[in-house]
Amino acid sequence: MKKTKQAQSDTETRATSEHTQALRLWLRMLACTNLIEAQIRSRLRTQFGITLPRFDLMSQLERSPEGLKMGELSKRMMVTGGNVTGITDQLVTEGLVVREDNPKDRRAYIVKLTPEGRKIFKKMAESHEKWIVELLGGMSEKERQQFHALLAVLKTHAGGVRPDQDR
Amino acid sequence: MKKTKQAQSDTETRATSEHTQALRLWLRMLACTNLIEAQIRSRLRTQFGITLPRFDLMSQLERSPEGLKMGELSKRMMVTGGNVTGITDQLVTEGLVVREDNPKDRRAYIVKLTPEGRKIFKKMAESHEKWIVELLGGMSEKERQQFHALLAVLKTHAGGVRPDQDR
DNA sequence: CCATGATAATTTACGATTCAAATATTAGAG
DNA sequence: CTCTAATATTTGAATCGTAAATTATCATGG
Repeated sequence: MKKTKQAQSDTETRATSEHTQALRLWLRMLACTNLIEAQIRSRLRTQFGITLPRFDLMSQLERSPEGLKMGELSKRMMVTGGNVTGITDQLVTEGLVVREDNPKDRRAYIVKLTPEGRKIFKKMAESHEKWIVELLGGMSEKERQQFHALLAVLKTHAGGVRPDQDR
Repeated sequence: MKKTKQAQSDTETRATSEHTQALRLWLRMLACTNLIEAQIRSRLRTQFGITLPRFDLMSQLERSPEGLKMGELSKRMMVTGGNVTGITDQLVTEGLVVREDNPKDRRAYIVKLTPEGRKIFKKMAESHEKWIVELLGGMSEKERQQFHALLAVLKTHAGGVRPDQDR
């Protein structure tokens, strides 16, 4: 694929170094994400007594004031339907969201934020955004733009790789 | 903090756009990581019948042939001690790792790969590395280097942010 | 109308994860 | 030596997450 001048760098060696480079890159990316995510989880818990998945679900609903079906939440949150059922149950118990019957299709509910849920979410979202700005604050504007562009490349490619099956 | 020439871009507006930029960046990063991680989990499960956490634990042990204490595993894997206990239990049941008594400190164990565990791990690691190369293959060599450097900046900063406590 | 297949959500069983509390051992001050 | 504090691990309860099976409803061809 690529030309190389060094005598040592035959296909074999190059492949290996490419491999460890990609692997290290992935491990670093994973570490960064986990680091930030752990901070967010911890702060949501100590300051608002909420978990990240519940916050995420509310966040989806806030963007869709007309409400969402369980299956739509599942797709958007990239988790299974069973999981959404559980998280929704708890938010309903806490009075932050409601399941409304859907007259068009009695198999499906419409899940919506309650007024209380919307009010509380707005407060949390404000803090959440500050935390993100703080945690990503080590990068300059330009670096963040570069980063965003690189992630777009990654997302497009990785998202296109077929699920499994192949060896 | 930064000067701006546009009349519209007062502090308020700029702050807001910086905020949503950082937020979008974070959401994209999270989505990418989850996408790749889900692929790896799925493939480890279908092709080797193992979970990602178990693979990770074995991976740590493979890098430390002399074995590791539970607490060291916990630190390196960035998970709680209780979690390590559970994952180790299962790997012990499967005969892939052993808990050895530590004569120096009877509170602590030394966890090691068994010969069988090491053999199996090597096979899995080989495939794992291929998958990573495949999934990150959308980026050029240069892009991967840039990405790695940007992650270093992020890791340093985010790792330095104090845990919680502050408003 | 009705049989069949697709779709929406839930349930069940299990693994992973966290936090907080409990247990066991070590280390150090007096 | 003994009390106390620190360290290493485990346990238990709660949440999150997946996959597979189940239930209820819809939609369509005959």
